[in-house]
Amino acid sequence: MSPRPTIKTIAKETGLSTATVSKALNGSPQVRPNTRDKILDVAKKLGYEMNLSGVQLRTGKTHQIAMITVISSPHDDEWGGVGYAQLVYGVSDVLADTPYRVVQYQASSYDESLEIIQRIVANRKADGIILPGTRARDARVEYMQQQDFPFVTYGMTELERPHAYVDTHNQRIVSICVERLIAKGHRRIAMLNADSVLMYSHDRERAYRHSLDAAGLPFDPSLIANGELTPGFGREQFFEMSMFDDPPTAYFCANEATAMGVLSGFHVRGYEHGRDAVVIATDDLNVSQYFSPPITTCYLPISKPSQALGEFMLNLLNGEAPEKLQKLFVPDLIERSSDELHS
Amino acid sequence: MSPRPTIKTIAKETGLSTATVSKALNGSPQVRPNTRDKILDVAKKLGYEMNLSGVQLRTGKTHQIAMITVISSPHDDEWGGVGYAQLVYGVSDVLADTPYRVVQYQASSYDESLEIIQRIVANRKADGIILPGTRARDARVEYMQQQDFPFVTYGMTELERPHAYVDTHNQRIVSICVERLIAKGHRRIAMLNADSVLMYSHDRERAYRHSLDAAGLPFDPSLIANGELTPGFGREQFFEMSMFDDPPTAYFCANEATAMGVLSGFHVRGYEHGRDAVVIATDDLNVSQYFSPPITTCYLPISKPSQALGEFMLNLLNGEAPEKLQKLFVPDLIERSSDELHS
DNA sequence: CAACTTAAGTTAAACGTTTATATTTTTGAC
DNA sequence: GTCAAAAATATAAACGTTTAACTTAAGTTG
Repeated sequence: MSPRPTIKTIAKETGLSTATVSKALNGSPQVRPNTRDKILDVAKKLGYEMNLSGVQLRTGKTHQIAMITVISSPHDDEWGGVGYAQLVYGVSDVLADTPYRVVQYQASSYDESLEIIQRIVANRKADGIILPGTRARDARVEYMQQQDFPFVTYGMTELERPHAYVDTHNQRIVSICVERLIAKGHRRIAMLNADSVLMYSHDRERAYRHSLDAAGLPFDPSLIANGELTPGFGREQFFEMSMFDDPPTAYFCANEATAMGVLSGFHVRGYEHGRDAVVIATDDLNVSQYFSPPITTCYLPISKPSQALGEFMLNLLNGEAPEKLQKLFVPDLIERSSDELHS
Repeated sequence: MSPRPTIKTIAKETGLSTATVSKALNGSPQVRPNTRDKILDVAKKLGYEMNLSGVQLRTGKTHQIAMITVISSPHDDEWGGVGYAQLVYGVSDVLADTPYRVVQYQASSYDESLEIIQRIVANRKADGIILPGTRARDARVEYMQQQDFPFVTYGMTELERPHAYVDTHNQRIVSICVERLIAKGHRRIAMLNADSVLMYSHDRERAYRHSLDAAGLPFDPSLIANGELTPGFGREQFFEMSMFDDPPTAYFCANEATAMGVLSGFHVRGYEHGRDAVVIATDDLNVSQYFSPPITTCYLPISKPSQALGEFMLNLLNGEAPEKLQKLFVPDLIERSSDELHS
């Protein structure tokens, strides 16, 4: 087998110099259309594909997009709903027709993820970073801004300087769900929320309190639980809260996995959905329709924000301004039960 | 900010040549321990980190491990159980302390995945490939073998030439589950299985027939369904099979998502688990414990095979023989219901 | 101590690209 | 047909690394 062709091979074949070949392949206007076509023909004939390390060495472009995920090890094997794993699909789908590839970087803590990002940026190990799971004042975001490194977050921040992000419209979700529950007569609404350091968790709690205020309902902090959004978390929280003197009649869960845990708790304790309490949730997978019983959810297919992340990244690399690359997705409310308590 | 240090910087700082620096950093025995230490000291002091594209250009080593995933687009947003997404975690966990990174390659079909692999191999875009979802006579595997390219599959094949693989012990799983069901008195056992082109699906069907034979039970092809292992698939198959004149009393599902779909079907049709029929499944996430009701499963945490994939890949890159790198994981049976039909 | 071996370094070339600078060719005006 | 300007192409250096081939110094041997 012949060694893989380089621009040198093409140069030899066409009788031109490597410089001209390089320019032609990059669509430089300073090569005659005539010769450009000849070069492209030969390139195609030889099955030429550019050597990325050559390019990288010369230009610094790595053609890699780093995808950061923070995984707290103890829950390795627990289902965390969609998790961030599915996020990668949409991104690499969008990047498929480009020379860019998604590279996985894994951290076991926030601090470690900051270190990883610092190394990626300092050593130019990637051309851009995609960062899910933002905090309100996220040091990682601040660092990347300061270094003028291209990045898109999944989740907003409260930092002054704008940056590219994709997020779900958390306030909207919460007001839709909580106001629906209030309208159905619920007065004690539990909120099973993500770790409180996360921006979206914070956002949702604020919206939750706002909706209660607007309805003139008191806020009871014991009805809010923060934690890793697994089925186990949902079930435990249900076990606790259902023992209150004045237990909640509705459980608003931040994801489908937690909702499943609450329903599991219902089953264990002999609760009946719609009689003793109801569950409502956010769902990225539309999997709640298969719960027993199916529950009402705010549904946003994960592929949408995921693809937006990829598109925004490409835009950034094309030089677009980060502040123009911000998008909030509004999920659809999918009613599957009345969510009204009957006796 | 000073530009990032290279071996040249270190050479200048220590008064040695770049060649010596390079050798020292790579632990070559032809550099005196004394000078090696000096070089390493300076390297650490400068925060030196090798430039991978330089290495790659010179040696051809990309330090990238390609992870191939085939995603049939229509089911983008459906929960497919653990999917292959979680697989990446274990792999990149093992690779974290090495210079290797996991790069995502996505195909929308088997044929496309073959093309992608051919391009990766032909253009040396990665040092190794991890391929989940094997077929019995997998052309992709044959191609990589023929090209002597390092790879590990998740799933066995029926090819003559041995290769590195990790898999669950499918025959064992099936015999455990099916024989248990038979012992509990079930005679009509449905099997909701993956697409029949997949090796493990094939393996499981063979084991299923074997277990029936051994018990002297007849094989009824209409009790076997193949498809994408989503909740939707599980529910539809339940709807169909439950309408048979002689419907199954047990549903053996190839993953947790499908099992959930069947349970959802139970709920819709008013079936009661343990009275009208039972469900049993394979589960990588242990999520079945939160189903309503919790069901008996064969459980293998996905992190185990996932990490083995990463370790095998490293071994392969260290020159170990593929035929030594084969592992079958045997899941644990976790009993959560009697699985006996009561009336 | 001459002759040879070994050890520890150095030099220089190479990997595949891009790009500043230099050179050649073409074009257009007269 | 000449000449200058513009356009097209060529030359050569550089990116960071490794490694074959070479040099020099230090042992070793008889």
